[in-house]
Amino acid sequence: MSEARKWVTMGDVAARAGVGTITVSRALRTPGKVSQTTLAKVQKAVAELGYVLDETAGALSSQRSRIVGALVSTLEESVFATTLRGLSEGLAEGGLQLLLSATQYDPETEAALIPTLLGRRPEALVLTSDRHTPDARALLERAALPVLELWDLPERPVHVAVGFSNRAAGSAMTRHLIDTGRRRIAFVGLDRAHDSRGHLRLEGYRDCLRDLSDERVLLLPPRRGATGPDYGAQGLREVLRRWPDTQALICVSDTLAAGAWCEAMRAGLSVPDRIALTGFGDFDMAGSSGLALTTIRIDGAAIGRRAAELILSGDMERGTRIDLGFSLIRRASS
Amino acid sequence: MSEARKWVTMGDVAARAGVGTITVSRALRTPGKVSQTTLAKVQKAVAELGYVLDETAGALSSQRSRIVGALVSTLEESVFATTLRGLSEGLAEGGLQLLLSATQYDPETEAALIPTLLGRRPEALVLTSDRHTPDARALLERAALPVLELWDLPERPVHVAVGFSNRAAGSAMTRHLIDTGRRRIAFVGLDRAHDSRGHLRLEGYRDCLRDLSDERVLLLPPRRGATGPDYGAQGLREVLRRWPDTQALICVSDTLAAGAWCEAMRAGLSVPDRIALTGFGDFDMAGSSGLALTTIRIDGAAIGRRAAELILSGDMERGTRIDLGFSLIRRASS
DNA sequence: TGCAATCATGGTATCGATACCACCATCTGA
DNA sequence: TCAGATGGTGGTATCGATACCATGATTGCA
Repeated sequence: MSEARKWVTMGDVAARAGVGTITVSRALRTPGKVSQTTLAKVQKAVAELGYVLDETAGALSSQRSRIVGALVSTLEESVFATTLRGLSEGLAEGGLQLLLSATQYDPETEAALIPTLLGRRPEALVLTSDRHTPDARALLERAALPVLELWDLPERPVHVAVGFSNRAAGSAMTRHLIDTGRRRIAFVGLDRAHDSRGHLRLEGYRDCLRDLSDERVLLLPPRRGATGPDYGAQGLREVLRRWPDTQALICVSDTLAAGAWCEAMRAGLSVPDRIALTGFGDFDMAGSSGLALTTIRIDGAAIGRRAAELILSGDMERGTRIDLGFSLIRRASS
Repeated sequence: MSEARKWVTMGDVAARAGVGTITVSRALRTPGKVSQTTLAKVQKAVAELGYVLDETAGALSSQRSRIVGALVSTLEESVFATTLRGLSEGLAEGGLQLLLSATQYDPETEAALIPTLLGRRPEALVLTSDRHTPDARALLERAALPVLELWDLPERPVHVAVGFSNRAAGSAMTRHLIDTGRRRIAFVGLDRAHDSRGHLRLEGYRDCLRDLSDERVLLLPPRRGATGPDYGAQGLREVLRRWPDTQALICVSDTLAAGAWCEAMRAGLSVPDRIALTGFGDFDMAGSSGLALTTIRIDGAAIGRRAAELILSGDMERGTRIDLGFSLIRRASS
């Protein structure tokens, strides 16, 4: 691979087509502005040379990078993947590309990645991470681009937020269990310092339980190499050990709920008669062909598409928070 | 958001620090090449102005974009996510960023996306998609960059391939079932025209079964909105209807196997006594806290890291195929 | 002490495209 | 017939950084 071939330039194409470089540029960017005959000549030369327009140079001279930076918490949970699909498809219609990085749920990593994204002079920055260090926040506020925070509705967004209320979702689930006659309801989550979303769902649970019943909250310390189902299984065991008469278990995510569900099967506990289980996210396995899990569904693709629309229209009032809501899907597990 | 703030330039920083622009460039790129005092002055000015180096301009003048393009089949299956993490972490050490697009398993989409990636003049292109149109292949072969194909070992790679043999994996799983006494073994997959991987696993199954037993292959037509578990559940039902005495079912992926597993539970069929189930991918739910599924594990992160190493070292012989293998994880489902 | 080597720094050309302005040919309408 | 509008095309400056070469200051060693 060391044969250092060179990239063809617009000048090469222009020479071959017998026109000026600017005409080549127009033929490729705004084909309507050149005559049919020149357009054909240019296209022929482009095809023969295998030319691909150099966006790097284009970005510099036009001062438009046609790039949108995205910083997600992780790629390994499917929740963000649908958002990215919606976002990326929406942006593609406007000729924008996604430059992607993952923070692994660490605000320090996020703070380190933001400058690397800004270095590409993106036209907007999309974040699905929920917490920023003071430095990062300052950098975002000074930067000359729109910042969109997704999957959450922070009190004080940097610019614009598109998401839903995790707290309301936590309440809605708790309310559902109360409405179906449960009173001794536990909550299991992870004790991750920077996972504000899980904590917000917990707050929702607390809001709803107030005065009705006692709290049964279990926050598990993260362990290296452990997966969602591991925590879920462990969570169910510990909850039933500490509060044996628990009737329902709200899990902070579907993967935890799935682990709890499997653990219940193994222990011979009937779901939902002995214990009801709920999750969050409506992942594939939660469907009726799978575990039939009661859960909260977020339309991740819609969040992404909405963000793309906002970016393309440029219509962003500072401080806007767009609530796309959620839906509670009741299935056999409750 | 319409307050059109301007980006700070290196010239602004240089003026503020009282040095030349080139010195600012050196202070940021190769801090060892400037004196302590100027370095401090520059860093102070950078901090005060909130300057972020413009990589767009840098790419043009240095003829190094510091970008690697990646084209994955989908972001919505966790298998590629770990590869992307390994790749992105590895590249970050060399100061390279990932520009990502998803083909949605469609070679036409891939062909359309390749030029948009090449437009950024990436230093390498990574593909996890397995099939290219003739046009796309021609473009890749002419382009002046290394092309890495991941997750597979094509007969004739464009340049370099890093992956494993899906065919061998299909054989290994079939062999495992035979070795544990099963003879009437079925295979269920999806009838997706462009999913060469699934077909390769099926070939492996056929290789191994030859002469020993009859083939029981079910390829389900894709339906809009259907999920892996849906196909798995349907697959188990149809297989048992057509071949009631089937002893083991090899599913083309874990999500299918999970659906089959749940369907077996619902139908009261004991796994593995009445029917053994196997998957592919070792996703979270396959672990012992979850479904305890016998499956094939691929070290996706290792594939990504290896690709990153190759890119950073530049040490790529044309035609190289690197086989990172797989491991068969036996769990309770077989 | 003197000369070469090294270090720190700056000036200027350059990367490959696009913006802006200028130009020419053709067309329109009085 | 000619002024003015229009459509198609090209020349040149420019975007913001880095490469290359040149310069002056400092150091090392005989």
